[in-house]
Amino acid sequence: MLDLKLMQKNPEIVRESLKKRGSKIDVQEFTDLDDTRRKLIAEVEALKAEKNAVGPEIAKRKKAGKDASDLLEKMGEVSQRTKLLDTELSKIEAAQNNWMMTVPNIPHESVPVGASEDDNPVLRYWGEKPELNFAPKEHWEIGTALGGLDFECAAKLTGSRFSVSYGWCARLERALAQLMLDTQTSMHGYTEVVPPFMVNRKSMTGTGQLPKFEEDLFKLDGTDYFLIPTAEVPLTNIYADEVVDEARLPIKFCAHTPCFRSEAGSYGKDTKGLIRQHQFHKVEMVNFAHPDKSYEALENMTAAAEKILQLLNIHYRVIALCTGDMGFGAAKTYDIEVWLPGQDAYREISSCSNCGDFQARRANIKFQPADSKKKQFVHTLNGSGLAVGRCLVAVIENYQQADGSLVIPEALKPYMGGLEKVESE
RNA sequence: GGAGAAGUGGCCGAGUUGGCUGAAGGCGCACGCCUGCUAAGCGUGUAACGGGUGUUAAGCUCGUUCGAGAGUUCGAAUCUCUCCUUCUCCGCCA
Repeated sequence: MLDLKLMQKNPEIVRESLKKRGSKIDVQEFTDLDDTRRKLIAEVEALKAEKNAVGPEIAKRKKAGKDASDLLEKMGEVSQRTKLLDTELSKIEAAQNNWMMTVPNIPHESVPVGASEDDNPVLRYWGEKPELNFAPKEHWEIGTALGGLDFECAAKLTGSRFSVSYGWCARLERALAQLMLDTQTSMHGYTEVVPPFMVNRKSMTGTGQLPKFEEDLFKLDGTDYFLIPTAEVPLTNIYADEVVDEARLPIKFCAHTPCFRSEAGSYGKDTKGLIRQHQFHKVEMVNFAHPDKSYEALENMTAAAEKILQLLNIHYRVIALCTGDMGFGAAKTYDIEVWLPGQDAYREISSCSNCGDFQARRANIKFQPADSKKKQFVHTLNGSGLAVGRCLVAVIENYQQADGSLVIPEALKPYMGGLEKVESE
């Protein structure tokens, strides 16, 4: 959520930022609602002030046994009028609040302006594409052939966009998650968390998934609980409605959780394999940072995510998302795209964002500065470190051999119980 | 799932014949004073959000907030209803 004061005093800044994002939201709607709201407040509060002033007089007269019927009658009218205006006011406030909740964050000044993903600049490459002297296969071919992946069984158990993995593949996924958690906790100072995998509406609203993107979520029937689409939601909301001491910043959490996404509107996209599933595992990183240090923190977080691919020795590139491609709550986002030889393409494997105070304002997350009484909103950041399922894809496609076998990357061997290579039986 | 109890300010805790209680008292914290000593004492202060005014300041002023929401009433922390959460006991279960 944007700052109300900014909306009121500098609507042109908001208008500009929405334009850069390619949004059609009209700031004038807000201004009109706000004017009406303020007029109503002035009127209602005048009535309430009168009520508060006359109340004690009624009490005094009653105690003294005097007649107060004239005041009672008058206050009856005031009360009625107040109720009427209060109802109207809460309608306006609801409309205004709803408007505010659907406005995306303002992009940071360093974010490249652009209309779509085609305008995202590549910032750097790491490593090189592997030179294969054979035609590389896609991960689902290899995984299925080696007995590790079964999509038909998953379709039987549940439906499309699910998978079952067995043996080496199941363990490889676990190994990847282990490597990621161990790296983020021991090398990068993250505290490991096991949060709930389902959260309530308030949490989803705090991080920005709701109210706008409900169709992307799985909701548990008969409850107000949603399956998390990312651990960003529970991790960030850990400090909802809290005030932390400045000295504790930055606070860094990571968690390995399943993620559930309805993938509404992605019909026909990545229908095969593990790339786009309704359920996948991800190691997520969340930072609560001081406003002065959040952009530095974003660089650190991105580097922490990159570290995993470096340990696995897999080629990737980092891109900056342009204004037209950034997510709802982000002020700035870096995507890490891993090289997939089977697909002959770079695919997103991590997305690291600084949300500024956007989520902190929604979720009410503040810190107490040491040298001032005024509490301030923290900045929140989130990033995948990494998406485990897609990382599994990357390992399978990058470590495939000409004979159809699969070599286990050096960094994963400690987690694989001595397994060095997967071969067909 | 069944039966009870409770939810007040940073914390503890008064307040249930409705008005003078944003809310006593204590603790904690901040500042000051005193004290020749790692303590004690004394004093003052100590919520958030919103409206108006104002230099997107301070200040002043008004309003709202006693788990959430709705109701009764001229007026509710105090009465009624619904919901949420926590705790205790019983049952069930990994």
